[in-house]
Amino acid sequence: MSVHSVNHTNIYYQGADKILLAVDCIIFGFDKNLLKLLLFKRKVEPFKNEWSLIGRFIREDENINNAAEKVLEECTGLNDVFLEQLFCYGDASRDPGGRVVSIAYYALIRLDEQKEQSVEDFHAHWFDVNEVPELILDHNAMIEAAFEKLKQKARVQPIGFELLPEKFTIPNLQALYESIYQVNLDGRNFRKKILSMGILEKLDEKDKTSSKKGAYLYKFNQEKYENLLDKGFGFEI
Amino acid sequence: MSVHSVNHTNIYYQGADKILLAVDCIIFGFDKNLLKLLLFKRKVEPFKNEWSLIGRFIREDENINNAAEKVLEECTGLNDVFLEQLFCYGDASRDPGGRVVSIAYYALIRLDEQKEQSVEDFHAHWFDVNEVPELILDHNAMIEAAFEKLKQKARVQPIGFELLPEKFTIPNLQALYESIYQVNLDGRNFRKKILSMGILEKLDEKDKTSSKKGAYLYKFNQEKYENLLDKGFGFEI
DNA sequence: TCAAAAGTGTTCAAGTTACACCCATGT
DNA sequence: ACATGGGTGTAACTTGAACACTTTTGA
Repeated sequence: MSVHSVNHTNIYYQGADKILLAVDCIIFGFDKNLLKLLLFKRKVEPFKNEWSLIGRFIREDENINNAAEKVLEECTGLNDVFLEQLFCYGDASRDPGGRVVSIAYYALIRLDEQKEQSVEDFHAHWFDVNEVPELILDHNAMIEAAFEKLKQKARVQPIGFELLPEKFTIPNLQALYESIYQVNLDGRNFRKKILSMGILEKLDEKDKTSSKKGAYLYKFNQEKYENLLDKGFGFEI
Repeated sequence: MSVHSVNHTNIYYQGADKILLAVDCIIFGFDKNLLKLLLFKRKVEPFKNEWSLIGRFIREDENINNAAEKVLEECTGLNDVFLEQLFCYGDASRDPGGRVVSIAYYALIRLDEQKEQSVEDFHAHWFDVNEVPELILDHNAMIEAAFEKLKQKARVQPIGFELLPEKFTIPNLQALYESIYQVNLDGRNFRKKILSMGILEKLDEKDKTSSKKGAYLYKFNQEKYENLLDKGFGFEI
């Protein structure tokens, strides 16, 4: 990997310890009204073939955010998706394979856009968020933290839409929030609240995959949302 | 510094780049009803003698949290204070002195407990949060992020008390929240709300430093707070 | 006696929660 | 014709916001 390194002079900071730095990605998806996580069979020792998050070491010349974006793109084929730093895990003994500090990122992706191919290449599998297997190192803790963060953030920012296809029904959206908050919501109140914000655009199209009557499809309208933000509106659900 | 290094074998991860890792601490205090930040004159090149956060490199054998605790203790004489990881800054070019990834921590300390001595030894100064000078590297951005986080977190967790002396008055507490949220609050509503939570203990003692009449002192009651948490109570202000 | 901060209740508007029935349609 | 999920309104309650005067006491 070090063939990529820029030769930083480091004339000032000689003598300080250098440490292996990694990124690990917690990847959320939403499918068949269930919240999912993408996990991988680890390809290297130690812990080869055990379930784990996907990640790799950061190169010396690489922004940490770019490293996370590249990891995500390599394993899902997607770029330009929601990806945010979560937390930095740095206990000296967290990895018996060596002293590695890991920066965890979490991503929200649209499962319908994802390339099946990439998932298979990486021996990956989508797990229900409530059926995550035992993972290597502190990866289960990372997932816990990411899920907590998602719960908090989804309440005050319209990031739920990052997990849905461009067109979705109100019952889809409700099921998404139910699986994020792990509660049941009242259909009438939910609909009233989300529609009253004025950030959804109703289409003249119905989705009949889950009922005979069919449910109207909606789109999230980013411009309307940003206009409202400017006027001091605060998303909350 | 590397005299402290454990000789990690790293038999698995050879070939990956190693990177300098640092911690930087954003230290909040509250004095004379103003929210303050502790800043330092940098002692090393590059940027020697410019204002900066306090920080140092992480050693190979050191938990990142411990490193932050030690930095805080060295410069304030305090341990066992509120200290939490904020964010990891890792653009490849953020520091012209070398490739350094920095993990920012923010701390809330009680100014009345702080040892004056330590502050002077470190050429430190307490700045009003609205009068922060230009700092080196991305330290101004770190402070912005920490202040944002404080605003969010103070709303839903009783961390404000970490900034106040053990005994404080309701007007003190109100002034603290006013300087965190940067707004004026209604005295009656504030008092009503905070007292109705049942987490403050009224003492038979008055503080007369800021008025002739004097204001009753209160203490935060951690046990009551935890009992309420168990019952599903949510702090919010 | 007066200046300066501490302390105290009520009203109104807005938002949240709870709750039950009809609709449309494919089988 | 019936089973299935989609869609609709109202009333009770809770919460947050606005607002003015009295109390205490050191100087």
